[in-house]
Amino acid sequence: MKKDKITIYDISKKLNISAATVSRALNNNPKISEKTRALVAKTATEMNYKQNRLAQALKNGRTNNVGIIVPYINRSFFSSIIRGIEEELNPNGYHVIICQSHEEEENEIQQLNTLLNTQIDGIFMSVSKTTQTTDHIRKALEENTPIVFFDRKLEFPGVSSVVLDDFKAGFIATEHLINEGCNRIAHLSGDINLEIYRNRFEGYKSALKEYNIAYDKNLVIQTSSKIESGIQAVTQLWELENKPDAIFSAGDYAALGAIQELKNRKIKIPEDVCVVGFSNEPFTKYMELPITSIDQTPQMMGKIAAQVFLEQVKGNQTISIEKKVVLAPELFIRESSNRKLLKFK
Amino acid sequence: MKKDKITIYDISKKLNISAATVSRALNNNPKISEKTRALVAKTATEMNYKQNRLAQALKNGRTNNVGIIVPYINRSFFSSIIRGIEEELNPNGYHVIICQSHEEEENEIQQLNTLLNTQIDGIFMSVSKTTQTTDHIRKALEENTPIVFFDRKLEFPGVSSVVLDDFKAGFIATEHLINEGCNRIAHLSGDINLEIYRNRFEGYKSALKEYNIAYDKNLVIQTSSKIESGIQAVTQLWELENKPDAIFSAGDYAALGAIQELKNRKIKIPEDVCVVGFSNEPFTKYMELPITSIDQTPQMMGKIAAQVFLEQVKGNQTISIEKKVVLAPELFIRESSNRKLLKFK
DNA sequence: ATAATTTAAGTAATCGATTACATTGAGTTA
DNA sequence: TAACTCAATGTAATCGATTACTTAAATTAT
Repeated sequence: MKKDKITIYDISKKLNISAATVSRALNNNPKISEKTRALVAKTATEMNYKQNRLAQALKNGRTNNVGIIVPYINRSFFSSIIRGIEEELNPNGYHVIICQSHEEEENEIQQLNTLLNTQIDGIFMSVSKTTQTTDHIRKALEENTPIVFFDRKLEFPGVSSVVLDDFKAGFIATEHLINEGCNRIAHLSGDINLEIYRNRFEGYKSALKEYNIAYDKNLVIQTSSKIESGIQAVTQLWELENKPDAIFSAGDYAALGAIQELKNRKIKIPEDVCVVGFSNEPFTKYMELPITSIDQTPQMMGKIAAQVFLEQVKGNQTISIEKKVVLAPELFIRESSNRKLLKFK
Repeated sequence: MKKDKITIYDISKKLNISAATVSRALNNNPKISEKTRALVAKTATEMNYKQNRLAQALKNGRTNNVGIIVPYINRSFFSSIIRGIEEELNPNGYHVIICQSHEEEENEIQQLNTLLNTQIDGIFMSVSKTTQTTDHIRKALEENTPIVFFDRKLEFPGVSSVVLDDFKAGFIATEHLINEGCNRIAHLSGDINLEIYRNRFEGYKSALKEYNIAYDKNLVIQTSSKIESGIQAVTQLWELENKPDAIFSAGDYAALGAIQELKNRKIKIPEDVCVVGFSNEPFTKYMELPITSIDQTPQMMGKIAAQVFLEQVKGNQTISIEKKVVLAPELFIRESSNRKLLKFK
């Protein structure tokens, strides 16, 4: 059995005052005399009183818990975002409940419903790759539960989001390759149904155009974020007459697979082919041949998402603030695409 | 404003019965007639009734939330454990609240207190490296909050734990190096205040003894789980008269640093020196020179920790069951220590 | 000195679900 | 038919904190 917890009634009995007074004193209500407030505060500490957050939550309808839905928590990108959210919300008294969708729409719907039922004060989410419908999200919004999207967003009036400027990321990655002297740049795209991958692709095309390089659709291959997928892409690309001299992958794992296959074929990196990945996964910089990659500043993304949420709940509830934050990508140039470095060796 | 939520009173009003009856019907209380039960169930669905878990939790003292305290969530090892716990608990209606200690005792204490105050039903934790005192844990136990330790445990009567057999891990890692023909095996130890690192170290010594290799304390260097630490260790080791021909690191990051420094010194791996790491971090297998490592089956660890917890809360609360689970480590042999492989090349 | 106002605190309802105890009425037994 | 069961449901207290509304006492104003 749980040890008997101290309640405001215990304090009120001990001091011969009403529970209401105790409650008010603890909440620094100005109607309470300084003397009583101090006495209650002292007694509360002495008796080791701890406010029952359940009762409080039941009364005022706020739990100080928020939910986060991510595809997977053990991906560096997502766990860093979670860490960012947590570090911003914890000092504000919020706790974070984490759920995984495993990239399955069905799980996402179920997790969202459970969260709503658990009475969270808000939801942070990155939409699953397979999500086609939006009824579950509409339902959350109808219940007036604030949602903040990060990385993978959906468009709803009044709903805030924090995303990366994927277009720009695609642009600077491609531009960097062009600057390295490449002009047959292949693109390993992600699932084109997702906005983020579409934007990276568009950024790529835009850079080509800007530098007057003809766009060749044979150089674009849709991949999943898996190593095998990168291996297969290279296999396919190297069947072309006119082979690529660079690869810009929309994901680090596919980039890694591509590099493995290129090495397999004794193709030199970066001399023959330059490679750029996406996400700046920890492994990219640990490789013997460190991989150039786009950093999405995930921890910052989480931090900002949390700030947007706090702004929203602290402000006037009847006004809905929609805030679209777009973070700038950062290109980490490493050996897999750095030909200049070679000259110094 | 939140949309008005449907309560059992709304249902009771609609059906002209008491709220008690509605509650009982929804809970499948046998005292309720089948007819009423069915009617209530039907009406509840129609009205889109959702049980208020806060009210329920306040009444019966259980929230169906558990807390997890880990040093960092964005470490593959810990996030995989969390995933394991989650996947086991979610189907049982539990939700998981995650906190990070950042390896600071002070944070650990604070997080634990906040969790207790949040009325969680149990706590899963891996003790921070810097934790010296145990008052906070004793306090949780006094409040009868079940605790399950994983990986890094503390000894308390009645408290369960799920850990790796680190002694065995140290033993098989070292034995493997001996089998590869090494006999001056260095050990990059972790913080020796932590049981896990002591055990890995003991396993190492035990293997040396078993194979009649003299233990040389100059070959043991205490490192932190950082790359730089591994670089520094190699620098120090290579100042020795009699240099090592193998390195068993108690962490993958130190192993990675060691490998970087060895390559820097043009020392061949595994020909001249074999390297084994610990944790099987994702990057170990993606390297150009994949690193041999000990897998701690973290997801399994989380799964089992969750099972232990469920057993405990489902059983008779007045009996405390203490369960010590020790998982077997698995050695993934890769190129960094596989000399046999060379012959086939 | 008395009325008006302010201050400090108390009373009781409320949040939503659960449950010990009470009640009703149909059916059973002697 | 009176006494008794028992199934089905109702009443009201409870979990702990908050707060609208009241009240008592102290202070100020007239």
